[in-house]
Amino acid sequence: MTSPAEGDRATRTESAPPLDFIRTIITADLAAAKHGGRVATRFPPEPNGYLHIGHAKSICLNFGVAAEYGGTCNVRFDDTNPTTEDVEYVEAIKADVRWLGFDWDDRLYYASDYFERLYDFAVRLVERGKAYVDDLDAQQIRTYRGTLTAPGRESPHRDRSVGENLDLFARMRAAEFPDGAKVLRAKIDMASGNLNLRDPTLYRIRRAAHHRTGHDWCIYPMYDFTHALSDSIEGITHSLCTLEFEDHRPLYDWVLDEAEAACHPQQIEFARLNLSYTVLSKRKLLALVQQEQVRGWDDPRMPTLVGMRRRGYPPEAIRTFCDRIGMAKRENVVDAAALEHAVREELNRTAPRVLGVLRPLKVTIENYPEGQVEEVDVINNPEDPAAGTRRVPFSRELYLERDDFREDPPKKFFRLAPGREVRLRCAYFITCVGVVKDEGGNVVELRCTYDPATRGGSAPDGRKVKATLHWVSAPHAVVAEARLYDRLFTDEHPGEARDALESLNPGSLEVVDGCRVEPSVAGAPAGTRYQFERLGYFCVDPDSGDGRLVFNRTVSLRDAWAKIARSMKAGA
RNA sequence: UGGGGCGUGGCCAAGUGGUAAGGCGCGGGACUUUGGAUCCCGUAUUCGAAGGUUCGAAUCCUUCCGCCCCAGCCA
Repeated sequence: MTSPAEGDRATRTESAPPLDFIRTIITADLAAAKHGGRVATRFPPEPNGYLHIGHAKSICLNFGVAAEYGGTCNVRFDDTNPTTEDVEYVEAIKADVRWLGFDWDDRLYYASDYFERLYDFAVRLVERGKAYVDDLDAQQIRTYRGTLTAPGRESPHRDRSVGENLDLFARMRAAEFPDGAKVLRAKIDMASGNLNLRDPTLYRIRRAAHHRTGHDWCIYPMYDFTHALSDSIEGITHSLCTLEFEDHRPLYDWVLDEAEAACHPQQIEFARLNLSYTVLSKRKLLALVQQEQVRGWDDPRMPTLVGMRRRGYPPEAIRTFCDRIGMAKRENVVDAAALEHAVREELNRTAPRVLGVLRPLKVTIENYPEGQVEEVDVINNPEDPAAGTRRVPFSRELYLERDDFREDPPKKFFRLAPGREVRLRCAYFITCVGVVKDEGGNVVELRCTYDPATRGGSAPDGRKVKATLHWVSAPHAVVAEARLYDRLFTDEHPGEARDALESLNPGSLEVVDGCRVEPSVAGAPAGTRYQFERLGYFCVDPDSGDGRLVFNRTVSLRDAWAKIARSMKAGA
């Protein structure tokens, strides 16, 4: 016999990837008509920092699941700690989720909107004898809690009467006690092997301005209490969170049961994302910013979504990446190359090609008429014939990439060298006939000849060249600055190090001035993405403007020659 | 002799008793007006280890080993 779930799954096997363990559970729940056949998820960030690629995994999961099962996904700010949170972050988070490509419609919520209802739930717990007001201070509570291996001790205030607790809790709310003087605690089990169940704190007194409720409250609910009930209030069916909350699940369930909540969502935990050569802890990212190791949260080297956006990563690529890394409970460190692959894949499809030279080497075409300018047709995107061609000026004076010339070419170096003929992309074949050097012996200019019969880049006589180079007409070139990025850390697992900042890569940013780019890029707005042919993908940085052009290198192209050169060096 | 999780190739990850998907990476080749892209081919006799059950085990049982998380009035 085949259950509906199995049947449904069988129909997907050909096209769809296998279900991960979360989707397997949800599929089964749906088949069993659990939660009334509904699927409702939520993305619940605390507005105390910027979103990073790890959050993207969660966003893609929650919104993805909702979309796949015809359900809904809320965005809910878990804003119960006024001292760390700020509107700056809520706005940034909303912008990031939108940028990633997800839409919460009108399903935007704040835990702080539930403060009154949460308070009522707390009162209910007190009335049922399941919560009490404790006078112990933080230090004492820690002592009473016991240790990982030793049971805790009950607070001397644990057996106050319901009436006294009700009175005390009301007076906590009424600001009759100083900060820290009292807390509301759940009455569970001080001997539990799970420390989360040793009478966890539910409410603390904190006189602080909340970014949304101002000074309306001086008591604030804790995460475990708030999160479970917020999920319930919103009718969430599957509450997806990371592994470190596994130990909290019994408390999550306890709160919903004891508060007699009408809706009891199912918490499911998955492994958080780790990326090689990068750090994804809010604390460490904050340290990078504060110590000015980077230019800010949106520094293109940061794994934050604002950083990746500025770097030029397309949101589609991040979504593809999140889909591809899978979803499991196993501790993992995903290779940063997998992210870069997704970025290249997307950009290869979509980024218009452009000719630009990072480190210009002047070239004079001796047999090209002085003062003559012609426009050659250059392909905009070979992956997309519909993108057509554009006209790019060609003249007697050009710039080529310094790396594309070697006076003494090693074997397997196919590019320009004295006496050698190469193709200029979509233009002409040229042959190097002379090398001009300065007093120091440095090559400062190349003298070349061109073959007028090769216009467009192919020879009527059928002769071949082994290299095609990118070029820019010197008098027409636009000057630009390029910022080349490398991994921020040299350690593959900086997140595990005692001091991650110890392995910061000193070469993570290289600024190249005086780049020359074809004139069509002039005036491109910030965020515009291009492929500089043979070099990589570049994105106009917001520092551009007023005649200044700054490009971020999003990611380089794969470079077979670099690989050969490296292995030759290693072999030698 | 605290509690909760997790161990499949270099990195992710399917698989849940019928003889190891896929992706990234890596190596090789074809093609090429980007040494890009694309396309082929190769990349685990074995699933943390050892026993056991079975015609048959990554999947079931037993024992052992390793790794991660938890002692905020943070989330």
